[in-house]
Amino acid sequence: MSKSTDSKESESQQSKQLPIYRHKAELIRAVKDSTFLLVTGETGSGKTTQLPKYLHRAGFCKDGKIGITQPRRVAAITVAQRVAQEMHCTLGKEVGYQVRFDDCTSQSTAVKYMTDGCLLREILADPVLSQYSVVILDEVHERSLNTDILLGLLKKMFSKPGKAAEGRSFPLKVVVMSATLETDKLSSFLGDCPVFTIPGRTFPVTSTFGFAVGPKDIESSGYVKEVVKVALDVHTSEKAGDILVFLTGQVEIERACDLLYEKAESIDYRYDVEDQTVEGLLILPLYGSMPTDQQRQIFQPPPSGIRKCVVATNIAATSLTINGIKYIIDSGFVKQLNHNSRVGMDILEVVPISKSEAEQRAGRAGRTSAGKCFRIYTKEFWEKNMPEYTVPEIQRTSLTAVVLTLKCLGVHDVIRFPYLDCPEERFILEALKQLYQFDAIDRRGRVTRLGELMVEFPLHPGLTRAVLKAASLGCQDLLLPVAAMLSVENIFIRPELCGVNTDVLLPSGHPEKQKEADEKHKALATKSGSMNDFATLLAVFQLCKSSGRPSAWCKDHWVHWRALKSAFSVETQLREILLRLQQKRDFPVDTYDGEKSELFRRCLCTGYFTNVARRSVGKVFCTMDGHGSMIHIHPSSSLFDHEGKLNWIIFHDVLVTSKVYVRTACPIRYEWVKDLLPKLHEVDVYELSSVAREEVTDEEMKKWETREAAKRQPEVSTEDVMKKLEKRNNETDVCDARARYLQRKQQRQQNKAP
DNA sequence: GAGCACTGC
Repeated sequence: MSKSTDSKESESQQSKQLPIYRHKAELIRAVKDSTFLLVTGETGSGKTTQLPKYLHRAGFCKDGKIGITQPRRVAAITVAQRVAQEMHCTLGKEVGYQVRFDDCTSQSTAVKYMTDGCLLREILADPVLSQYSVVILDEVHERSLNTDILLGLLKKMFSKPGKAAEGRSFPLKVVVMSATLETDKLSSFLGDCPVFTIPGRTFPVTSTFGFAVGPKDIESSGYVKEVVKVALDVHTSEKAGDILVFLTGQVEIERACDLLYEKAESIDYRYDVEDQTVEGLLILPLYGSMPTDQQRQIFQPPPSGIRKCVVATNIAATSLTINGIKYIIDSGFVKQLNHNSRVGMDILEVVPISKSEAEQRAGRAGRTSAGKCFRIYTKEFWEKNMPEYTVPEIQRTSLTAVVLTLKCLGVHDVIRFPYLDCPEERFILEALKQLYQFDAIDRRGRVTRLGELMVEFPLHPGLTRAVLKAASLGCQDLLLPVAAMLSVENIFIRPELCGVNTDVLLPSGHPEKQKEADEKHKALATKSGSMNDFATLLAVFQLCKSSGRPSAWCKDHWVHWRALKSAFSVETQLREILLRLQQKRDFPVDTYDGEKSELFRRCLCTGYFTNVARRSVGKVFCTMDGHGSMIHIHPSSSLFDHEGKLNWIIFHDVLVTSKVYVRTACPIRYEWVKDLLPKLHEVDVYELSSVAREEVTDEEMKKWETREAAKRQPEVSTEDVMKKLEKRNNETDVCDARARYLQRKQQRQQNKAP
C-alpha cells in the first residue's frame, strides 16, 4: 500500500467507531486464508460499507474487482455513494454500482456494488467471473431468489478440485454476509467455512404480546380494528416518538387510516404524556404504488407537538427507513405471492409472518433510540401459527425462468443443484414442462437455440416466446410495448384508493372521480379496437408516447405516469436486446399468410397457449392447460360483460378474490392454438423427472417414442378434451383461498356494523 | 360488478 493512498483513505472518526473496525486485521486475514467466509452481524455493524473498503486497501483489487451484491436497487446505489464518499473518490471511478437501467461503473472501478440479479446476468456471460477477485453476497438471510441461486452457483464452482481455477488466472474469494440467523446451516452449506461474528449496534426494543388476535382469528381481518385501538392507546399514553403500523395492503391501510382519523378526532387534545405535550396525530398511509410526491411527508419530521403515525405495508420492513420511529404496531400478517403447482397458478394471499420477520419489524423501532413493539397477537399465536423463518422465495415461486437460467449455465441436473433449501420436486418438474412447451428445451432437457435466445430477456418465458415469435415475423413493434407494459406495476389508477391525508386529520376518498377514471379507461379500450386487453396496453403505450406531453396525457387519462415511464425504459431495453440477437446469423425467420388483423393475437398465442380457457356455461370459463380450473373475467377487463360472445380466450394473469378472475385477456380462435395444445399433454412426469436428473439415453428416448405412438389415437375432439379436463377439476387450493377471502370480507362487514 | 404485498434482470 502506497503512502499517498494511505493518507487519502485514512479512516474517518465515524468509521473507526463502527463495531467492525476492531476486527479489521482479523477479517482481512480470514478472507486471505479461506475460499469461503461467512460474516454475520446485525444492522449497524458496518459490514456492508467497511469490509469492501478494508479488502480494497489490503490489495485484493490487484488482479480483479470486488463485487458486492444487494437484493435491492436502492441499497446498492446508496451504499456505493457512501463508500465512494468515505474513500474520497468520485462515484463511478474506483467505487461504482450497477443496477438495471443504471450502470455507474468504469474501467477503473475496483469496488462494485450491484443487485444480485446483475451478478447473475454477468455469470451468464462469464461463468467463472474472471474479472472478480472477491465476490461478496450481502443480506443472504433475506433469501432472495437470485441470491439463493448465486450461493448454489458459487458453491458448485468450487465443488470439484481445480474446477474453479479453470479459465481463471488468480483465485476467487467468496464472502457471504448475513444477519445472525441460521449461521450453522449456512456455514455447513459452504463446506464448514469459518464464521466471523461482528456485534451490531442498535438500541433495545421491548416487545409485548396482545390479547385480541389468537389462532382462531387468522382468517379474519379483525386485526385492522385491533391495530387502530392499540395505535390510539400508544398515542394517548406513551411519550413522544412516532408510530409505525404494519398491515398487509392498500385497501386495509386506507380503512385503518379512516378509522384512526375518526377516533383521533374525538380525543381532547393538548394532553400531557409524561411531561410532553401532544397536540395531534398525523396519519400517513404508505405503500409501494403510492405516488412519490405524496410520500414526502412520511420522511419529514412532524410539526412540533404532533405525533406521526405511518400505516405501512412490508415496504417499511426493509426497503425504506423512517427516522424517529419509536413504536411499532405489528398486525402479524403479510400479503405473499405463493405459487401453487397443483393449479399452476400464483395466488396472492394473506398469511401470518414468521418469527424472524416479526423481529425484523420490531427492530425498526430501535434505529435511533430504545423503542417498543406492540404485537397485537397473542403469545399462543406466536407459538402455534408463526413459523420460525419465512419460507425462502425459491420454495414458493414459479421456477420457469430460473431453471432456464441454470440450464443455460450448463447445470443440467436442476434437481440435484446445491440449493440451500431445495424447492419441491414438482415445482421443478412443472418449470421443465413449461420450458418444453415453449420449445426452450427439447425432450432430452437440453436448451434449444430458442431457449438460448429466451434467456437473454428479463421477462417471463411465455412473454419472451411471444416477443420472439413477433420478431421472427417482423412485427416486434406490436409485442415489445406489450411485454414492457406487462412487466411493470399496474398502470391504471383508481382514484378511490389513492386518497391520501394531505392535511392533519383529513379523510380520503373521491367516489365521483372513480367514475371518471373508469370511463376514461373504457374509452382507451374502445380506441384500441375493443375486446382485447393486450391491445389496450399497446394503445396506451403508443398514444402516450406520441402525445408530446406524456405526463399530462397520463394525468388526463388516469394512468400511472411513473409506471408508464418505466414501461418506456423496459421497452427500450428489450428492443436493444432483440437488436443484438437479431444481428446473429441464425435468428429465426418465419412467414405468416393469415389475416393481418389476426397477427397480433396469433403472436400472443405462441406465448400464452398454456393460459388458454374455453367458455363452458354462462360466464364461466374452464382452463385447458390440464388443470381444468373454473375462471371468470375480471370486471376491469374489456371482455367483461361480453362473455356470451366469446368462446376461447387467452389470459395473462389470475387473481383470486371472491372468484377466480383473469384480468388481461383476449379472445382467440381454437384453430390458433389447436396445434399447440397437444404439447401441453405430451410429456409426463416420469419423463420429466429423468430429464431433470441426467442425460437421457437413446434407449430411453426410444421407449418414450414407442409409448407415445401407442397413446396417439385418432384426433380427439375438443368436446372430449373439455369433458376430460373439467372432470380433473383440481381447484381445491383456489377454493380454500377464496373461502379465506370471503371469511375475511364477512368479518370486515361485521366490524363495520355499529 | 371490482380487495395488487414486495423485490429483481
